[in-house]
Parts: sequence; C-alpha cells; structure tokens
Amino acid sequence: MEIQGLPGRLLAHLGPAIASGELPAGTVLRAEELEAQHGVSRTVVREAVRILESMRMVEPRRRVGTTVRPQSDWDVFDPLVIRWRLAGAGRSAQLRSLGSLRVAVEPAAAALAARHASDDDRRELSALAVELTVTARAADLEAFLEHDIAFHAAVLRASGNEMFAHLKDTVGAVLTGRTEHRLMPHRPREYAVQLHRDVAEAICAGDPELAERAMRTIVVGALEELDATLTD
Amino acid sequence: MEIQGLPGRLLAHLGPAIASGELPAGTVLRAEELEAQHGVSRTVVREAVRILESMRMVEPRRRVGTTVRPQSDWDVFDPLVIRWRLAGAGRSAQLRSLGSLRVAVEPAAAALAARHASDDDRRELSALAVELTVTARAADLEAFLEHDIAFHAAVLRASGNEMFAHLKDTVGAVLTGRTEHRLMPHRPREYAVQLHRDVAEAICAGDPELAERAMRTIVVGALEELDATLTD
DNA sequence: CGGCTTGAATAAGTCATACCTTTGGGTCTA
DNA sequence: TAGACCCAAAGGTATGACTTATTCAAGCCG
Repeated sequence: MEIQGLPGRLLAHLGPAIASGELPAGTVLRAEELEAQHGVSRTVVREAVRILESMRMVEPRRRVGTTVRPQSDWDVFDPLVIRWRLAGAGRSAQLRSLGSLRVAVEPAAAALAARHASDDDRRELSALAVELTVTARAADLEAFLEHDIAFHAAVLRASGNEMFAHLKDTVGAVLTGRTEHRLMPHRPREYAVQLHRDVAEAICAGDPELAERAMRTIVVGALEELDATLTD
Repeated sequence: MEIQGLPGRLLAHLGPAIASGELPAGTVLRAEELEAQHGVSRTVVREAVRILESMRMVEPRRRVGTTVRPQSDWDVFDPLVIRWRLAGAGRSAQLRSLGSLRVAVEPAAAALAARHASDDDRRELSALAVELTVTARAADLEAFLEHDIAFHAAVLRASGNEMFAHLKDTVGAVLTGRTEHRLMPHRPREYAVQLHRDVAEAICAGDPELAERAMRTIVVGALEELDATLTD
C-alpha cells in the first residue's frame, strides 16, 4: 500500500508538511537542502519529488528550485493527499468536501447496488446490518466503526462501478476520522442504525428508490452533524 | 501539467501499455530491460516506476522485479490513469464508470451551485448557455464541445466544493472522448441545449431543486446514449 | 521421505560523482 | 536605455560501486 523505502519515508515528511500548510504555496524546496536535512542521497530526493510532482503538489523548475503549488492544483482525489490533509490542518475542509462527495455518491451507489448486487453481496450486507445493530446496542464504538466501514464499502462495491468501489478507503477514512476526533455521538443513534438496516433490506429486495432514499438520509445526516460540530 | 523530461516520456509509454492490457497484471518489468529498451538510464527508469507505484499500477519487489498489479488496485481517480484508459482498450469500461460518476456528482454540484454560486459564476454560466445555443444551431461541433466542457466545469467550480471542481478535467475528457469517437449526434440536440439553459437559469435564480433535476436529465441522457452506443 | 536450515544468486535500493541542459539575471556594449 | 551576451545556479541525466532483501534450491537433519 505505502510507497516503499527511503523515498516513502521522505514523502511521509514532505507530504504532510505541504498538506498542512507548513510549507505554503510558493515555498521553494532545493534538492540539495532536502538531501542534507534528511540525510539521503540525490536519488531518493528526486524520486520523492517526482511523486509529489505527479500529485501536482510541487513543480520543479530549473535554475529556480522545486516550488510548492497552490492547493487548488493538487490532486485532491489522491488517497495520500486525502490522508495527509485529514491528518493535519486542512482536516475540517477535507471532511466537509468528502461529506458532500458522500452525499452525491453513496445514494447513487446504493441505487445501483439494489439493481446489480450479487447474492453474496446481499448476504454480506444483511450480515453487516446485524453486526451494526449488535455493536450499537453494546455501545462498542470500535467494533461499530469497523462494521460501519465494512458496510459502506460493501454498498460501494456492490454498485458494480469500479470508481465508486475505489472510494471505499476514502469513506473509511472519513468515518475513522469522525470517530477519532470525537465528532460522533458516544453511542450510535438507533435511528441511524435503523437506516442502515433499511438500506440493506432495500438492496436485498432490489428496491433502488428505497435504497437511495435511506442512504441519502444517512449521509445527509452525517454531513449536517459534521457541519454542526466543526467550528473552523 | 504533464510530468517533465525523460521520465515523463517513459511514463507515456508504460502507462498506456499497462492501461490497455498490453502488459497484463502479473507481467514482470525489469529495470535493466527498460533501460535498454528505451535507451535511458536507471535514474529515469526508477523515477517513472516510482510514479507508477504511487498510482498503484505496479509493485516493485526485490529479487523478483516490478510486477504489474491487477486493474482493481489502480488509482482509478488519477487523471493520468483515466486518460490512459480512455485512449486505449479500457475505453468503454472507463466511459461507463465515468458516466455513472457524472450522474452522481453533477446534479449534486448543480444544486450546490444554485446555493453558493457567486455573481461572476452566474454571469459566466449565462454567457456559456448562450454560446452553447449559438454553436449548436450552427452545428459547429468543435466550438460546441469547447463550450460544453466550459459549462460543466463552471457548474462544478460554482458548487464551491473543491473535490467536485477537480472533476472538471475528468468530465472534459469524457465529453472530448465522446465527440472524438463519434458517440454523439452530428448535431447537438436542441432538447439537450434547452436543458443546459435550464440549468443555467435555475442556478442564476437560486433554485437548487430545478438545477439538480435539469442536470440529472442531462447526465442520465448522456449515460443512456453511451450505453446504447457502446457495444463492448 | 519430509521439513528445516543455510547459502548463493538476483534484482531492486541507495550512494556518490561527474557532467549536461536550461534559464534567470547581471553585465557589457552600442 | 535597449539589446545582446555570458555566467552561475539549479534541476536533469548517466554511471559505477555497493547494500539489502528475497527467492530458490541444495543440502542437512530428524
């Protein structure tokens, strides 16, 4: 999953530093300095910088150095960029953006899933709905989170659209971030759990409209809760 | 925009080759061979491979070589991956995926735009709607395409959500691909143009429901046309 | 005979260095 | 002052030497 070796290590420093605004747009990074600061060779620095370039976060220019590009240029769908932003300063903005994205995508995915889900998909969704109910009643936040992530991932996958399916890690990151940063009620609301059961049932019954409506209620609720909680 | 220099050139060979299935999952690339085949140095090969690794398209492993990963692992939201797939074999699958994504995102973006668009945004949308009408009547496909792309980009940007805004190049690629591959009527349908005007008017009037509905009609229509045209 | 250890071969990973190419800016000249 | 010109600075590329991890197989032990 992660980029390997020293370039990965360097990236793990530079990426968050840029994403958090510690190195704002316009900052000039010079290869030689990076070598010295991190005690690595040219090769390593170049590979890390190349990756940042491919994410459109920096732009190397001869005679001038490697400059940090404005946030509006970044590849905001890149999983690494999303993770870096969630980790640091841009967290609230990132959560809000992702919240809107979820509102757009997840209901559509639920509708598609109701049409295209395989029998295995349906079985899995039912099982996960049960798990959610159980862990919610037990107020086991950790287990609830795990199953919640699995549930949304299952819906996205069952949609049969590869691009939706690939958003599973992103949605997972949002849910995790929400729990970690105490943006969630200490105990999952029974109403929310009921909605998850509704989604599962609608998909199993092959009812796209119902599935979409229930899922929309879930993600709109999550977004509103987010907006109400985030102060910045 | 593009990755610069020799690594970029190498990437422009390897990326499409992998995306098109010419180098299927499991294929082993050895650095030494790539050097010889493309007449470049290790430095260049390593940087190109690192970028492919960051897109999750290949996985370098010691003692074994750099193996091509299955398509399901790829970073399907990466603009380069999308472009490569649109260019080659995976084109139909890619267009379908993107079509569904548009159906999910663009109506939501239109609704947000109706709430948050600035006065400049609204002016621009009105102007673009006029341009669309004019070029459609003149059956000037090239100019129509250009304004169509600009229109959808403007809606996405006006939504105020950075992630939606970043999909503008992706949507542009779909529209371009559709025109290039003759998946469009030779003359834009007046009905479709009317819908674009409806979207612009609804956003200008601040009517989210109407904007969303009109935009949904546009993208659903586009998707259905696509499904009807694509044979594979 | 089967499983475990061990060692050698292999390919990627890293480093250091030399040299090339582009480009921004200063200088010199008309 | 305007223009041509030159130089230094920074990234770009090439290469050789060395390191490290990993696979595979030979060989050893139970």
